[in-house]
Amino acid sequence: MAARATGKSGKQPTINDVAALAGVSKKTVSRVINRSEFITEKTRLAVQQAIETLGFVPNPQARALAFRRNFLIALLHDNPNAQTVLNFQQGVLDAIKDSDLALLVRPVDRGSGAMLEDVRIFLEKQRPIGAMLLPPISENDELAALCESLGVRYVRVGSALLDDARHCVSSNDREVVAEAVRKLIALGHRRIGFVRGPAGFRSAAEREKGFHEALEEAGLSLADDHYAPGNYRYTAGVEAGEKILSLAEPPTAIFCSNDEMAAGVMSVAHGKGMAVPGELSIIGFDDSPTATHIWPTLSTVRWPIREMGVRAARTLVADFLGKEAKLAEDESPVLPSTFIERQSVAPPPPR
Amino acid sequence: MAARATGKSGKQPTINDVAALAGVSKKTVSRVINRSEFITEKTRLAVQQAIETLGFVPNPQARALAFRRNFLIALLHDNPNAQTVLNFQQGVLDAIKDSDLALLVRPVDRGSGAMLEDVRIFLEKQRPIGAMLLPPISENDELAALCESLGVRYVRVGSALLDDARHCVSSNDREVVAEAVRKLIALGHRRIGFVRGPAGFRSAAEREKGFHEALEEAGLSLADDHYAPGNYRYTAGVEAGEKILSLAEPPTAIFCSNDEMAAGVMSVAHGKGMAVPGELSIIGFDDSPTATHIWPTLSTVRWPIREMGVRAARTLVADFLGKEAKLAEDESPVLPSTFIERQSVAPPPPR
DNA sequence: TTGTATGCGTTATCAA
DNA sequence: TTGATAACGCATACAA
Repeated sequence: MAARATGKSGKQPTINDVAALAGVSKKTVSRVINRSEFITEKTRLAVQQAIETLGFVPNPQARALAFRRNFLIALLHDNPNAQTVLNFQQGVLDAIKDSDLALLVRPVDRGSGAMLEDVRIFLEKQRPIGAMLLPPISENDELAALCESLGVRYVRVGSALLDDARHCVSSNDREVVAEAVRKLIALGHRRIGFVRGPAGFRSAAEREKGFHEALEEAGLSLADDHYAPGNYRYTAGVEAGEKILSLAEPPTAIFCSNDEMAAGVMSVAHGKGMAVPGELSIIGFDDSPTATHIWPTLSTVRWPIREMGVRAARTLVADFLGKEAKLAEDESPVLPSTFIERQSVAPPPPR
Repeated sequence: MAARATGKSGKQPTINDVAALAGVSKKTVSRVINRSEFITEKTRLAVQQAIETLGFVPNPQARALAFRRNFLIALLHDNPNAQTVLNFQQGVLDAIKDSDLALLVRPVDRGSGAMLEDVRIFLEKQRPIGAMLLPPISENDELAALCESLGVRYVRVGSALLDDARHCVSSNDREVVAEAVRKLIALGHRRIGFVRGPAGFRSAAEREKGFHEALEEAGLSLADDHYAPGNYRYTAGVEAGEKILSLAEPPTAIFCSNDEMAAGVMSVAHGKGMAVPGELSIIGFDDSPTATHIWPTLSTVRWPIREMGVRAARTLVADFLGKEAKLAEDESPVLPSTFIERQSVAPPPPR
């Protein structure tokens, strides 16, 4: 570890120390730090040199005060799925690792009427350069408008494009669900059940669309009693399973709009002595840890959530830094999900 | 929403606006904000009044610069368990909700040789008032020393007391594991297997101690081939299950040092056609979502992780604010875990 | 108990 | 292209 030279006393060196050592004004040092264009290569090098030898690191608090903006990006979420949030965080941190940005995490309560006001106060106080909105709150247009009005850049993460490309990172839920259901059909399944996500969630709607899309292509349709509503929680899966699997002629496969509900359906199947996948195939969505922890392991859709975190952060940073870190023109804001086959899917039993 | 009166122009009101309106100096306003003692109730009220009507919120960046300290608390972790981290975060946020603190999240890589240096740079830049260390990095004494030397308060979270009470929040893994194993013994189990956590983790050692404690009390001992090492991951549970359950005379119960490994053991049991809990009882640890998503549901130990988050944050805040927010004398830094009985435990099969 | 002058470390303004 | 000086919004030392 390089011995960090001290400025005057034993404190951290400041911009003044650098200026003195380099024989320039502190504004010039500031220009170097902020990559100003109007500076000769020679003075830049001299300043860089001084910065190096002093081990100078700009004080973020002072910069924040002067810039009227904190070098932070905020993650706003109200997500029931811990793994999703944490994977996303991980991606964000990958992306900002070498910048001088830090991550501020803020869970919000979409149930509370004060949510918007809470977020406003949070953003006004912390003044991050940008905010990332995870689903389901990413679907809230007022929230996006709030960020806009406060001068906080934002990126909305979702299951489909929710906004213009500059403000979006999304997956392609509809397409990949359709693909998964086509696989079931190709295996010979004709009676396929569906457990929906919560009303008002765009992801739930997208997955449902994909499901019907595949069915219709094959000239099939969803029987009323093969459908169950849900809320992305295990218990909803249990209720759905109890409803659908108690039928005289239950479906031979069920698509569940997330893994937790799929686990619920599977528990009911086990409880009823139905073999999975022998008598019942099950597909989930998320590729959460649950998908591999249950038995048999669950076929599901992997959401590229970590990559989405990287992309969201890069979008924010690109927007902030301007041309320097611009995303390539051809980088689509849609990151594809992939269907993952595991043990819970097999051909339907012979009649 | 109350119309927020503006100070001079359309900007946010500053301490100057408040001082002008209240007819006092800005230093007096500052005293009110920082709860100085030397102030008359009358002026305090006048200032409070002015703050209210202006909707004044102190600018955290300016405070940070003047205080040489950011009003943030940092969460440092390198935890494989997303749910744990997020629950802890939730607790922390509960605790700081009404303060003007915000949460900074920083995953670190304990595998990297640069971890300490990374953390140092992070803390020097962000200057949080305190840091919370989650296991396993909470067990790193150098990290604690680093915080100390940088003047950053810290709290270490663990499975047992790792430091003096001021710097600790812990559970009582040893005791509660012993309790759980005693239940197995009381049910009649005599051959009980054990799947250990990773070497070098204090939690793994504590749980192991508790396991042996209960066995010894009952005059039992752990057979060599009923033991398997592990690393807290599902795959380790699978390996352990394959080893232990392939024995001619396998144990009738297995204690796994966390839920993921328990899920792995359970999968193997299912695969071998062993009934759980009919032929094999299984106990896990963590009460993660997995515990209730698998079938049958898993008896496990609930770690009061969210409460630990609350406590950790309160400890930091108390330390920061001094007497005002002091923790009660009798608040122990040990928050008890509890054993939760679900479906995966039953008496052993008759011989 | 209150106010004045000054500092915190950086960026912005505008003239040179 | 550079530099002197004034913000940025608040806290501290010291005086009143």
